[in-house]
Amino acid sequence: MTEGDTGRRRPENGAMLTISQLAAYAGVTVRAVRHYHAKGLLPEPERDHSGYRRYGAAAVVELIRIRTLADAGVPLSRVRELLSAGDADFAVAVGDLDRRLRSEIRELQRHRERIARLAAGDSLALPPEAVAYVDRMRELGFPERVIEVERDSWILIAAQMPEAVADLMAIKQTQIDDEPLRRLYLDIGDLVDCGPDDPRLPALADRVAAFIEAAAAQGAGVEDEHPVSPALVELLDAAFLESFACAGRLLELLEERGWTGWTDIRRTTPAT
Amino acid sequence: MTEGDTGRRRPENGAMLTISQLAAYAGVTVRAVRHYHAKGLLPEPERDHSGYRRYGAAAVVELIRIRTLADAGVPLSRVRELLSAGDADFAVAVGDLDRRLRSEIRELQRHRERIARLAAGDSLALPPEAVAYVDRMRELGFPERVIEVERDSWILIAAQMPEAVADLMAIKQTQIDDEPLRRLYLDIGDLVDCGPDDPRLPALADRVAAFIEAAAAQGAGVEDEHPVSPALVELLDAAFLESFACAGRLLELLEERGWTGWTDIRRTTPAT
DNA sequence: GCTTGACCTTGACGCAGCGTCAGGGTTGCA
DNA sequence: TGCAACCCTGACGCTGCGTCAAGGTCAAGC
Repeated sequence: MTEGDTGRRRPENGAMLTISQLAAYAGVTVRAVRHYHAKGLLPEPERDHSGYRRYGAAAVVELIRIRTLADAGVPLSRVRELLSAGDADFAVAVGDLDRRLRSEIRELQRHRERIARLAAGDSLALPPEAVAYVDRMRELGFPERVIEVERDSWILIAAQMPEAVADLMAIKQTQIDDEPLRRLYLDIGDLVDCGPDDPRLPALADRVAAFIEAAAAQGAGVEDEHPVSPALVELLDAAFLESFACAGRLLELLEERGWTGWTDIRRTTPAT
Repeated sequence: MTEGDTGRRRPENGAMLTISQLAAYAGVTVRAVRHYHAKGLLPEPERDHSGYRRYGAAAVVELIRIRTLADAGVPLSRVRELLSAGDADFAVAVGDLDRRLRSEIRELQRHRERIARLAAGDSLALPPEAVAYVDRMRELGFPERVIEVERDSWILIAAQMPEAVADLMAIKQTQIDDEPLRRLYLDIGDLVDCGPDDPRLPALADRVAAFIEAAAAQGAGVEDEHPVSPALVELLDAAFLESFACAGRLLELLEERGWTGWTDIRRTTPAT
């Protein structure tokens, strides 16, 4: 009523935009526009006689502003506040966002490093020392199944006590490079496919018992600097038992000889 | 049946893990474990007599593998394939992932840059030249409302033809620093709050017409190197009309004087 | 006047990776 | 025997839209 009303370019009719024109001007999809309406970021405009939304030029500007923030990685929930924020609040929010982005970038860079290590490693979730160890086992001719079980065990250990892996690995390395002990390990490894009634088991149990006995005499009182939690010991024992059909029988035989457990083998009747 | 069955550590019973124990060993949440079951990443284990899931040690290893990949940013949908992939496929997939991560990182870095520019700029979505221009308008004493409209216009222009903004801005800068033209602009700016019946309008229309006339005589045949699309012209005119109550009337008066349009003003009766 | 194709409308599901109730049953310890 | 701490399934929530589905509208050509 207060405006001139004969020009052909008045926004009331001719120049009003449809939603797809609006979207095109701002470089977004129609769906996004409706989404912003639903989220309350962009006010719903008037509708024309058939219910179509009709936008003025101001809506284009608003929409571009929204997109600019969204393209900058601002979550839509924050776009709302930012659009109506004063300079000071805006600066604070921007600082916030920048911190968030920096930490996300760092996160992704960590991901890249992990990916790179996955590509290098023998298998998943295995620290490099352990990779070296299983490679050594392969050189020494251990059966593949045994190597897998060993590898899995180290995955479990690495998950529970990552800082101890390097030291424990070093011990293992010396053990496996020690001639008689290696032979014992290899013979244990040969039990891969034996059943619980395998005739080799008793003799093997004898050898293991003798060895442990000797080691106990020698290293008596030597406390491990990396105590393995009972839970992990149980888990590793379980892994051993699951993996080899004859493992249960072997432990029984060892128990007859006064030893219990496997990962952390101990005397059944503790001697002072 | 084929295994020894008197030991206390057999996995069938005692050593079987509940879901929360499994989760704890692998360092994930119970919910995540169930999610992996639902996604088919981790096989559903046997249930005990009361329907509880019971896991063996092998499940811990599998779960750790899944987490390792997931922690490296591998989408769960790809984890499935990767877990069962051979070395070659695995290497390819890892290469893929690394590329994806790199591009995501670049994306976020672009976000950071944009955020930084937002913090610096006069307002959202405004290129630096335009910021300088509106600052100059402020110095010259243009009313704040007029500056806002001008700024919004440049937001629209920058969105449609970003590469042309610098050149167009340069033209505008020289115009606004030209004494008589600046005075005209300032007087137009004073119409901010006038109604369509404002008595100053006819005189202003005369001045605008005279100026355009002179400019047309001088710059006849000078083709713009950055043609502004008709759609954008219309949009900018609409923005002008929306923003000032008397804009429609001013255009009418101009039309009486033989000119039509505003952003891209032209003769109504094209003179050869 | 009728068809056709390009728009417009609302409503609803889907996506990733779980977090987080809700509403139950189980177990183990005091 | 009671209580806390587990376990179960089912379902919604979050982010930012993409993508049907099932219809109404508009402009153009016949």
